[in-house]
Amino acid sequence: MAIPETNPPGDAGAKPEDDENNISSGSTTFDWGRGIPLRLGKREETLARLHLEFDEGRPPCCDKVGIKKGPWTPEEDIILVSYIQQHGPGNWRSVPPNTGLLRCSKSCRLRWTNYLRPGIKRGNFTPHEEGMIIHLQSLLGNKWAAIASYLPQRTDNDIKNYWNTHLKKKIKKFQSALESHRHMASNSTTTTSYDDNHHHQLINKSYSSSSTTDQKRILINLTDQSTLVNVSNKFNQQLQSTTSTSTYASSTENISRLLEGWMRTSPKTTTILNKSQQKEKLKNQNTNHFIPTTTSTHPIECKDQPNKFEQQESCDLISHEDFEYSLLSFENMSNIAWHKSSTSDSDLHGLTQITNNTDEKLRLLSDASMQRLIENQQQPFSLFEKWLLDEATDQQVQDLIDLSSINDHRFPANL
DNA sequence: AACGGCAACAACCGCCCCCCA
DNA sequence: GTGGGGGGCGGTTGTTGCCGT
Repeated sequence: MAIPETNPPGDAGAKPEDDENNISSGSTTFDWGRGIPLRLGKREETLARLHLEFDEGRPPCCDKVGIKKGPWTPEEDIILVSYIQQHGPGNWRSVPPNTGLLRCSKSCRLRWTNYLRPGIKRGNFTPHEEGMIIHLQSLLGNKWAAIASYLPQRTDNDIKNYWNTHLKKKIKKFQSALESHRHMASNSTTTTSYDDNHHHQLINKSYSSSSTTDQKRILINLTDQSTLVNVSNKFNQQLQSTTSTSTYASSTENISRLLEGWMRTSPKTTTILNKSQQKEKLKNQNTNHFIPTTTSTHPIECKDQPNKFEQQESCDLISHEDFEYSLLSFENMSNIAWHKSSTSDSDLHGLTQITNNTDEKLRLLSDASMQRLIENQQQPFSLFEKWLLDEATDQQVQDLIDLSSINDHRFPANL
């Protein structure tokens, strides 16, 4: 059970397991495993009363005076979830005064978005997810929300933290090891430093600095960088196998489970749309029962009955099948992205003929990525890019995938 | 057992953009 | 056209637990 993550660190005594999945909240018993209380208990009433007292001459919501900070308590979570269950997410400014929570509206929104909303997967990242993050980060940079849109069950905050605490170090170690290896192989090799913000820029840099005299050296660098980038092949393969074997079982067992049946994250809307696209999509989907969101990190409410989330067939919690569909969509969108582009199949054929070396492919990859970022923002990889990525050897790909298994034996910290 | 360093992560802060009046 | 408010996003901080000494 992942509920403990909703508890503040060090608040072990409040863990639901300690009370057989039940947390007593005033007169309302909170069943962490099955349901959610809709009535406010004594504690909530007290909070509301306190808030009313505080409300006299109350400064703006996010004014620091009187605003509680720090970890959220289970009781606060209950209040927030109960309120959102009744009124739906959004209009966050009205949440604190209406619930009695002594939190600023932004804090409420973040708590909901990052931890309480349904469909959030928590816990360890799979190698597949790691691969996706590494690759997407290489293409998008630190656009965590955009990256999160490709991982429907992960939040941008989660991905960001995981990147900062795990992946960045792993990649740094990996690159250090590569550089060390290269240094041993050739003393004349120029090293490049890893820029966690845009290692795709290194590709551009390497390319732009390419000259006939430096071609060999640059090719070495590009090959190393391609190792980072070429993870896409591997995770695309994994993606295929994942979708066919239904192994992507959600471990979402946090408080959002309690809201099962009233919300969903449409896998069909995981592609980030620009504002005009969103509007258009809203128009088109007005006949449907839910509103698409800009990113998967944001909840979708039933449009026809915004205040009644439960037992909505069309608004149920994202299912495993939905998520698998989203992964399939990832592949499909790749095709769409390609076909949408102005480049035709014949163009691809022509490119295939003119680009048979790695650095040229990577240059095109970089160009294609940047072009797509400019034009399409967060479109997934096109077939073109996947083709470009095909250059890496299996060993290179495997090396990168094995980043997750890097340990200190292989890459001592003092490298 | 006590202490210090470090890792992990939840949450906050501040900037920015978009929408609407 | 413009200013204010709401909300989104990325960077950073604070807290806690773990681990080694």
